Amino acid sequence: MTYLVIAWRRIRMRSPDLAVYGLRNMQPFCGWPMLTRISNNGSVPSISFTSSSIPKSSFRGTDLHSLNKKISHLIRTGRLCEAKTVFDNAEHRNTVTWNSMISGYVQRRELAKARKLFDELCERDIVSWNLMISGYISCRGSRYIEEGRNLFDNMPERDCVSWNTMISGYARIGRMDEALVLFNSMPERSVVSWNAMITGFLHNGIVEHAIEFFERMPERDAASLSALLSGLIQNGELDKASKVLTEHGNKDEAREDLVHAYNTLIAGYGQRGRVEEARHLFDQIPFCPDGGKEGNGRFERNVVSWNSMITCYVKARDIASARELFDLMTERDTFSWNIMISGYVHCSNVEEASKLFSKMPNPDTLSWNTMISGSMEIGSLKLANDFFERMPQKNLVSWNSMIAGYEKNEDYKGAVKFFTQMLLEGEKPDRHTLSSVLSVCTGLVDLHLGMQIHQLVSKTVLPDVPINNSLITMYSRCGEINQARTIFDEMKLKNDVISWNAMIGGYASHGFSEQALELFKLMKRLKVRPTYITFISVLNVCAHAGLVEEGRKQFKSMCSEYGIEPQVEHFAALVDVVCRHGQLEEAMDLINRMPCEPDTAVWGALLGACRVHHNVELAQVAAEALMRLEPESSAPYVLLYNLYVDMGQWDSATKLRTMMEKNKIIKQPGYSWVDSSCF
DNA sequence: GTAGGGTTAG
Repeated sequence: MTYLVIAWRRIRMRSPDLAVYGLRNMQPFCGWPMLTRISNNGSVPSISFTSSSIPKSSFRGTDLHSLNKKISHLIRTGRLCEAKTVFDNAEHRNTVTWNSMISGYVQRRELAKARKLFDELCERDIVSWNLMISGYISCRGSRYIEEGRNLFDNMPERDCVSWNTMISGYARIGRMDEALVLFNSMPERSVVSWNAMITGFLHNGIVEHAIEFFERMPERDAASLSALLSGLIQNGELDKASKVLTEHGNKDEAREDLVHAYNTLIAGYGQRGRVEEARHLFDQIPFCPDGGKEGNGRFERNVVSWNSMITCYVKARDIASARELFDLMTERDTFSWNIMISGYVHCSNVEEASKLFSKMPNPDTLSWNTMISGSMEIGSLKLANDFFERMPQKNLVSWNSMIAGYEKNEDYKGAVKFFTQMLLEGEKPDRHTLSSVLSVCTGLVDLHLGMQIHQLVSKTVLPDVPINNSLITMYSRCGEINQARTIFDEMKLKNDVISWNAMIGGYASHGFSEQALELFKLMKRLKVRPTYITFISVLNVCAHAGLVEEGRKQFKSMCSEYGIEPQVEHFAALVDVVCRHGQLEEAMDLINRMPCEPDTAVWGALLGACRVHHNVELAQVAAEALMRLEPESSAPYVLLYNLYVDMGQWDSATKLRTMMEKNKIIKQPGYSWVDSSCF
């Protein structure tokens, strides 16, 4: 696997930018074709270089308007490198040409490149300055905002956009005091300044100020009401949002945007599962089958209204109602199709999803990705592969879905294959990729690969809770329990039960009973609520450590204190606990009273204990049950035979051996609860 | 043809 990481490093060294954007944009780059050839197994789209097809002299003299139009079109369609080539080859440029290029880099967050152009540009206008400031603002760090502020303070003249950009910059990183100072000192405010303050307050949870500003603002535009409503909803103030809509929704000034506001609220109700109220709002919007085109200024349902309502039904798992609306729509967009397809993929009706997908006019990458994850959910790797191969444009989510799908379906080698291919094709893994690959390492019990991925994690992403959980699980499964504990101890946020389950489970499987129980106590003290998984580990620890009373106590506490319904795994552990204390009758009684069907672990625990405590009668019951559950397994025969031998019951032993031969049972080593040494 | 604030999905 070392070559995998080396490949990744090489890609990053050759072109850190292209490693991010990959083949999607097919930019010309000298190092790229070689890498593509390495990985070209037929699934990689062919590369077409457009740089050579652009005549160098195509933009001369007064044709600046066409040049600028061309560049902005290339940037809008994601072809930044092509735009740069056109820019470099142009004989004449004006400030708009430069600004467009700066804008392209700002949109991609490639600040160093944007700044280089900005510094090279002699005839800067106010837009150049505003663009560069917005570049720093969009990076949301305090270091960047200071640089943005520096430009703002030093620019020769400012317009309203400059002020608004700075205000929203402060608002986004929670520095509302500074936003307010700017707002109060700006010479002239626009409706955007007010809207920026309102969203700023709402992003920072200051609901009352947002409402106050909304009511105080001298004029409102299309965005004002929607900004307030969506912000209120994000703050969990759904009823307040509803009240605002009732109060302001009928005012003429907001009328043109009323659909927008209604749509926001419909989505808000949907998020909270309040489908009926959402439908009530939806029904209040006039429906004109011939109209509904956005921008006609009338208050009537548009495609987003339909999509939002369908989304509510999909979230509430009411696919029939969702489909009913979908079929009624006169004009659908990609979103409508995708949400309906994902609705079917989720109830797990991939067949119906496929039917819709095949009827869809222009499936986009998200549609293909939905079909991939749907196929994975029903365990069909072949179908997922088929979609993956056929899709015209793959993105990071496509790769992640394949890797996660292979991992979930326990085809770990397949997952590694896709991960390797992904790196070779220049797609940069994100935290989702790395988390899946760590689970792959756990599945393969491959510490070496796991450590390499850990290194990749350290270099590429800030480890979040799920990544740390995956690391803990990986290290503990690979036997490095101390390394797992180090990661656990270094986690600042310890409120996720999965982290605790991973660590306690790790201790449990390594037989560190004391540490497991200590951590379990600490977890409860920190008010992290244990789950049924926690109790499986805890009960197993009690069984292995022979802590009979503790085991009984924990089982009881799980049911009464935490209201967790015991599963067969808990009963298996409890039976084991009781058996280790030699109370076989009690164990048998427990098995008879179990609400679920006892499995091999339950009977295995009993049978193992029967041999230790020489209870032939119960051993026969347990062995028979095991033979029924797993007719091919030699384990119950072996154990029962050994017990007969221990007890000197030679006749029974011989009979059993004959039966075993008759049933063509072949002894297989490797059952942890079987001691076949004297067989 | 370039800059600032607002709805729906994984």
